[in-house]
Amino acid sequence: MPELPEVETVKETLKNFLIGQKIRKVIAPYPNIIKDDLDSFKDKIIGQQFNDILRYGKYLLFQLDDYVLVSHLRMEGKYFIRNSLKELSKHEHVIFELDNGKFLSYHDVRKFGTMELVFKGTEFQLESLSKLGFEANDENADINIIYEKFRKANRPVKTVLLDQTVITGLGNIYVDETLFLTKIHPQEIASHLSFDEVSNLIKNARTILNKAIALGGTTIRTYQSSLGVDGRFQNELNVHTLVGKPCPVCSTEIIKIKVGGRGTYLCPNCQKRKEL
DNA sequence: ATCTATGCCTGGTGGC
DNA sequence: TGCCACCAGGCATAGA
Repeated sequence: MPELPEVETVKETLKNFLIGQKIRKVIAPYPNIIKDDLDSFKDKIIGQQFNDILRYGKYLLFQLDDYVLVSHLRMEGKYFIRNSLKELSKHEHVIFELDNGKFLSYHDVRKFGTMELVFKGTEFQLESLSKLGFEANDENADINIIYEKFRKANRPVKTVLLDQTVITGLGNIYVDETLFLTKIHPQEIASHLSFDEVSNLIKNARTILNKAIALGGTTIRTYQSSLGVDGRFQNELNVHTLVGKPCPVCSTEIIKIKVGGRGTYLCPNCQKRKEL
């Protein structure tokens, strides 16, 4: 599933193909991906040019002339560039025809992804974007503000790390890896953590995310960042998906549990809950 | 105000 | 082999 490093990779890859291109036409075999009314979406976006692509958390922000296209890939969303419309897959739901005759195609097996077109400058008024916390890899993030949110949360630390209003960009994979590196049990109650522990969590998250970005993201399950390019961070995973394998630190078998309804991998020896 | 449960979706898997 | 229940999960929303 695309998290911050994967979305960053998609952004950088797409920039090479899209900047300077205008949208000639929109084809939407499954228009429910688009939140707006399809006809007005088309009216507004046709003729607009891709000027830049930004990322905020796991959101892609396609900068057009008068609008911003806000896109979230959710679980399995991918963008492809195609040269023709031959042999469209049944999972390609929104296709933009470009000036150069090529196509930007949005592919999403689960149809969870979303697209929304808003006037330039109003994108941060969207409910979804306005509530996001600091970027999970932002070295200038105010740790005091983040710690304050942990201190008030009577929820498992994993749930808080996944809460995009606390910090944004982490998903299930990188949260498991961050907790492992910090030697904290995912079910530990967030408010029980010290300032230093929260500080270490944020520092480790940043380290992991930046390494993952450098390696082009993580490819697990069916996820590829875009254009069929695989990331390489999956080779760096310590616990996520590795149930039954030895912990790279102490060789204890990695276990899988559920936290907040999410599959969670950890080393039961390295990541112990605090004594009460 | 906080937190949890549910719905959105489909492909893959395991049981029979 | 085929059928079916079940699981994966980010986020919005409803409900406790």
